[in-house]
Amino acid sequence: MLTEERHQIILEQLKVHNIVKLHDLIPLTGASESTLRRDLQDLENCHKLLRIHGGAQNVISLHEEPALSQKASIHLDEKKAIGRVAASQVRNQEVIFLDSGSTIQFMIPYLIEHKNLLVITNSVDNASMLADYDIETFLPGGKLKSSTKALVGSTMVQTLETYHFDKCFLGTNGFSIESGYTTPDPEESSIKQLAIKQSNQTFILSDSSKYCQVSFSKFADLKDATLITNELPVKESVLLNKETKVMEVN
Amino acid sequence: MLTEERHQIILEQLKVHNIVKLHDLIPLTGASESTLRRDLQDLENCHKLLRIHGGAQNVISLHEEPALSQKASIHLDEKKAIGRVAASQVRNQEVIFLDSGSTIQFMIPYLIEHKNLLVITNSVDNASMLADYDIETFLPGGKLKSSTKALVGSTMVQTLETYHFDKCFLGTNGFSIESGYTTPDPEESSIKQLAIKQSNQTFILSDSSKYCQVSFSKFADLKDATLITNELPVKESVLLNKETKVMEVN
DNA sequence: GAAGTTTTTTGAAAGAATTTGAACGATATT
DNA sequence: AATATCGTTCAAATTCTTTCAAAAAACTTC
Repeated sequence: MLTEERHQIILEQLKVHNIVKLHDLIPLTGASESTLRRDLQDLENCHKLLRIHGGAQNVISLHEEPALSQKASIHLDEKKAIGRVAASQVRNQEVIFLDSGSTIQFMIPYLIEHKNLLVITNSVDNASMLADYDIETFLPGGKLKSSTKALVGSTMVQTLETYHFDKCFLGTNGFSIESGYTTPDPEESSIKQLAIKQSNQTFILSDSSKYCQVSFSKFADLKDATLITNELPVKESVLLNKETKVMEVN
Repeated sequence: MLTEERHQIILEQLKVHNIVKLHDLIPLTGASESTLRRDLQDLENCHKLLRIHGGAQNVISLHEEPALSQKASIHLDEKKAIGRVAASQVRNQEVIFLDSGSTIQFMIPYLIEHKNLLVITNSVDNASMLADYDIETFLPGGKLKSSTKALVGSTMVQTLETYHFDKCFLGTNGFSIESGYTTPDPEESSIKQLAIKQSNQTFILSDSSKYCQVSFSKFADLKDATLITNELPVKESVLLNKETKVMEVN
């Protein structure tokens, strides 16, 4: 059995069981304990799995989103800068859609500079913050998704279809040249797609850590939106620029 | 069984039951008492749960205290007691409407005991808390009122007209024999009226400090609802009882 | 193409580190 | 006071890392 074959078996087991014991791999591969330990180490080095005592664990499945609180605390300064630039794209009297997502939230403090704004959002957290800043806000109805505190579902879709936005601002869980913009939850994905359709202009906010990340459900091509992000690796930036509008934040 | 597997089982049980007894975990995992104690300790150290005597509990108490502003914290124990009694009126599988208002919020922690609940609320703050407790929640659309973070307006009215609730739980700014239940904002008042109309049963939660307070807009007569409150002055209580159902909380 | 050499991969062994279950006194609950 | 639960300690069992030599593969040289 080749090394590659064993690696494949291990990853396959992980896909199915989320956790795999080292001793269970011995009969499955016919290899010795030592060899399998080395395999696990190799796979951990390229972030394909996480070793735990007695075996290995999936690094994080595509469907599982990290909890909002953990996600929110990292990349704080970048997000503030991105939020400031995004807010600067808004004009007085406009109607804008704000997606759920921690990065979007950083726009809100900068929005008070604009007068007579009307904000539509599907995020309960955003709504609460918008109320604190006394910005006129409307929530379309929907089912509350507890993990992200976003509203989703058919009611939301039906409502959005009757609206039209000057601009919409969306978050993303990943973007890449091949796969475009992606997010784990198909339901949230279709809300994003609809928001884009109903908007004159689309902005997607993302810190550069999301680059080359691919999640389950694609909601837009790179060319469909203006990406607002902090600096990307130089050569990648060139590549991206052929496909889409990018605003880099310093 | 690996440590990580046990941890997953424990957290899964907590998601479902919100409380888990240590002894129930022994057959579920096949591990010894000692091992499970260590597991609970580990999980508590990374804030995944809260240990309690005999087992563990979901960690969510964070939101209970700080969400409330100055005046909200005065009658804290009363409100908790009122919330507990109100929640005890709910049955499994019911559809209930929760109003905005700080007293209502105290119901939410006690709602986790009920299974397959569907909660409709017009309060963004309630929604956020309900999501934390992983209770199925639906928000009708509406304009966000920044002072109370409640949703109001014609969209809300239209949506509510198509719903029907087993029970609704409302807050009030004042109640008296002559004027019934009153609140300052006519828009919120009409939402409350509609919620009552669409419900089989109406409960109004109020600490006794609201007695004899009269606000601008009346939304119900005393006889239209069951009042859940802490103890009233005795003679008043007698008077009230002729008009309406009162549940006193001690 | 064969024999020899180097490199890589493999399995086994030894000692270190971790995990586990049981015991026991301390603490909390009734 | 009686019962149940808790934290601590300790020895046994399991797993991990490191090391080393044998086997396999790749590469040289003739």
